[in-house]
Amino acid sequence: MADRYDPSSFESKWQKRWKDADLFKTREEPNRPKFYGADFFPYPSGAGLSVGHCRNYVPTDVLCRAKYMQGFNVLHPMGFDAFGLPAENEAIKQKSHPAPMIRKYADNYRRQMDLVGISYDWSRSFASSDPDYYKWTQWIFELLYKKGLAYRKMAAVNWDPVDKTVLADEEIIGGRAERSGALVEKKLIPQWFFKITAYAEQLLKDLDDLDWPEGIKAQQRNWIGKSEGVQFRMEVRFITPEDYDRHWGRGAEVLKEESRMSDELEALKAEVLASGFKPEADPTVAEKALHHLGKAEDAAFKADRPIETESVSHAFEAAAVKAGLNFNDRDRKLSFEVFTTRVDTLFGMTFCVLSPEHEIVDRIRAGVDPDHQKAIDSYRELAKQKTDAERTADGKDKTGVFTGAYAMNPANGKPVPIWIADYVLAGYGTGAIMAVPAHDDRDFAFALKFGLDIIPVIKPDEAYLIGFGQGDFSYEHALADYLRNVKSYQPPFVSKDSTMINSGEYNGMTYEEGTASLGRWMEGLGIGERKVQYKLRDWLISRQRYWGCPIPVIHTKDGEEQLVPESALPVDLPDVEHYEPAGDGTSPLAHIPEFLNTTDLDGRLGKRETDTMGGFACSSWYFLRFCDPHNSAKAWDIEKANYWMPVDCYVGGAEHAVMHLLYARFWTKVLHSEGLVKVKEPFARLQNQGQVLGLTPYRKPRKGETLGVGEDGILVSFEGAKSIPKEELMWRWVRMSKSKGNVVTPDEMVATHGADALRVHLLFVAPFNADVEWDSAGVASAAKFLSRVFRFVEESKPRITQNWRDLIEFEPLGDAAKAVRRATHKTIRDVTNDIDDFGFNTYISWLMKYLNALTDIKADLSTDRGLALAISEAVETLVLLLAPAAPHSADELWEALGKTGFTYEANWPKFQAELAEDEVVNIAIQVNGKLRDEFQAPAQATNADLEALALASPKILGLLEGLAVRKVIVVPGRLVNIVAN
RNA sequence: GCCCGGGUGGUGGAAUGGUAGACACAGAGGACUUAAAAUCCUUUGCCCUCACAGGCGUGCGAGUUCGACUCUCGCCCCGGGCACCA
Repeated sequence: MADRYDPSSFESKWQKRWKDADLFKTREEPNRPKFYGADFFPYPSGAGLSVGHCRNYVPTDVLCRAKYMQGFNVLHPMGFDAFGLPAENEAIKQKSHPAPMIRKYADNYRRQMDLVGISYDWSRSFASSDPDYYKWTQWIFELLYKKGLAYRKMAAVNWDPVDKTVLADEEIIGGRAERSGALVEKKLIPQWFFKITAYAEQLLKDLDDLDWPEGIKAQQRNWIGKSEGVQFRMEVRFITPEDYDRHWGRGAEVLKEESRMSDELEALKAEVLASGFKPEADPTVAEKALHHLGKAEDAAFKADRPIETESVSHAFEAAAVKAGLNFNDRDRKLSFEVFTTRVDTLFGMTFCVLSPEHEIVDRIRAGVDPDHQKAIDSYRELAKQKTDAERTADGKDKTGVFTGAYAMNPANGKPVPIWIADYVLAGYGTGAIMAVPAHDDRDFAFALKFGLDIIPVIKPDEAYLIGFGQGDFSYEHALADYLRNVKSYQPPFVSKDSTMINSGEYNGMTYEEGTASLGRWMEGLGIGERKVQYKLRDWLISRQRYWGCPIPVIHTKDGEEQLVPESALPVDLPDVEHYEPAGDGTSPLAHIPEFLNTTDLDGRLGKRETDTMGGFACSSWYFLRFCDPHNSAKAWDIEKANYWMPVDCYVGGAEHAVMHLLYARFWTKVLHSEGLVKVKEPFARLQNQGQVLGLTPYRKPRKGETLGVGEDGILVSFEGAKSIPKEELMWRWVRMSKSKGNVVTPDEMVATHGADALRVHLLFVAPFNADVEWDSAGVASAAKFLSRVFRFVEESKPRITQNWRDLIEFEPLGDAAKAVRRATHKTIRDVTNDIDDFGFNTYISWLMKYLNALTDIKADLSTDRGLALAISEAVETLVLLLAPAAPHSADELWEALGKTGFTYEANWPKFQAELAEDEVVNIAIQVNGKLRDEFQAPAQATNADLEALALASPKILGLLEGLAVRKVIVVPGRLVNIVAN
């Protein structure tokens, strides 16, 4: 064997032997625990793998190899996320068909993965575009459909004018399509959705138990966006601004309407009973109705406030509607609902806002004068023309118009003007808000711009108010300041550490008390209820594109939807020459008559659904297929899935924090509820690798040049950089990608330094989750380390005893031998822990340190038999501990040591705690916490011994002169701290 | 604005509240060599000093503690995510 690391002489040899021995074929042996390790399903790009991909695959490989050596059945699969936009776009550019192209790219990926020695079980591999696979994607679609979790509706969707398709919310960044960079437009077409919102609460709650990076969990929580609040009804009033000013304007007394209260109530009661309402028909509803009625009645008589009158009609109406009564439309007041998380600020509502798209706007429009109608029309027209991107691009500059109508604030019976403005989103909550400008930034900005009232109704606690009054601070001063300022320029006070003011009987309550009381009060009156809202929207899966999984639905003549029967699955994606997107919102499949025209279940002519599923559908269950990839009768065998699931360790980039990881969790939960898999969560543990950045040349922009998103220069080629003047050239660290021209491939690294050197470097260069600025010099230094291993093994070989294990217990060991065994077992312990903890950089450094210790031994091996045995153990241990990181080298060394088989099949070295224990330890002496001296002591020395030894140190005695020792702290095995003054 | 990460030598980075800088890279000096490469040895946080001994040091400022890179509070800076979500 060589005395240095010479990869070209053995790496491909071992790769061939592994393949011939079918070494990485998944074992399912009884008696072994299971370990499922997986990397994110990659899209095989034409650029091939970069060293950045390897930073994902190599560490997972280390973990899986170590787990196998440690006695696990290991499932370590790899497949290809082949369907989807990137593949289709690439194929269009190349004027080829995506299918053969993707096959070629996948083959190249596989070749590269083999080149760096990743231990995938290729017998389980597949691509999401294989009919054997997407048949079952369609099957799951049908399952979702049958459960009411897949549906089609007209929707204003995100339309990408470049890729000519609809995109999911998650695929849009700052109003632009993530992939094409085009400004996204709104378009109204029928679309397929998965009802992920039905699982919002579970998706949120189950995050707590996952061993995932906190950052990713936080992002998912944020995306799901749960907020708890109150939803309540506001009645519309058509009064003229003149009347409003007269009765409710600044300074005017609140109008009371108590006179009509009782009559109206009686009349309503009579009407409901006359229309055939029977309390016993539906006890729950009836009870509730009567409860509402009674409570409202009482409250109305007692409180002497107009609000109660309205509430009674609300309560009655709501109850009656719920009871299924035909309530006379004449009496139904025009009203809308708002959602708020700050019902404690209700008394501070000075206006309310509807989104321009709110359905009630038409009816409000009908009741106002022509001038206001015109204003409403032109504002809505404006809003319609604006894309989401433009709305956002306009930033915080608020726009809106007054509708001319008013709504009743249920708290004080005071009407407030109704505005429409696009800062209220149609898609969230009820699309309408109560506006409290004193305590909400957006309402505040809006009120300032349009001169609306600002009434503070909560005051900050004292801690917050300090900072207002400078000089002679007093609480009253500060509060006065705050109240003054909130009306002019100060940003509003929005904290929940507050006390209610200007709120009638609620004055003095905290946020919690006020929220609870007002919530109860509204529920009692039936005008509102406590409610939970989520930001999460349903998952849009339709794509008007060719290269995706067809949706297995037939539209009948009558406009009905039918599922394609399971026996007829898969609905094959037709093999055609032209598949470019049409650009008018229809799928290319709609222009292929042989595909489009079919017969429905009743034998009549029907048309196939022509949208395909977005790629994220395909990647939402592949980890289940890996458990049973060749099953032609079922998507998977339940027992097999239950054996392997969950994925014990899932590794990939943080860019999939919300999309893939949320969708896959959703599908798993649905499949769980169908009893198809026992786990509720697919990925028990998640790890995100850091990115690999390449040094990339840019130059300063010249006049008239526009910069790319997030860039501060114009990208130039490496060749071009040579001819650019130094002062114009800018070097930046940018994520490796084909388009940046900064990709370093594993191929070139393997060719120049070797696969194991590349692997070791990737592990060692930085913590697993940290970004790395790529420098190939590091690979050379990893190769140097491997050479030192080869040299050490080569030099030790003559002294090695094969059966050291049988002899070492009977051989008296000298200090040198004991030290070697100590190093060996400490290293076994630390390496094993670090691999489990994803501490791959320290894993390698322990091995380096271990090797340094072993090569430092000066003692004569030929005379010290115990040492020779300890070295025999050490050499073997070193090779085995190195094996997951540098498997080719390890097998080469293993063979050179006269061992048979592969290191992969050898047992992981066993840690023996008693051998790792130090006999002599270094003890530091501190005086008042400062290091002053140190000494050696036996490990078993008592605290009293250590204290005595420390106090006897001449240096310490000198330092303590003239001081009284107050206290001595002893940390066994570590230090003695003497407190003296 | 909000939510996550993170700030330690020239560089990448190590450190269960217990001797900061492990392990590397780069640098300096040396050995081997006709020479170079490769390899090996020594050295390397900063200041002061011939040296010994000191002093200062983990973004900044406080605090808790016998003792803080580590815990608490308040800031600053860098990276990422979300962003008019009521």
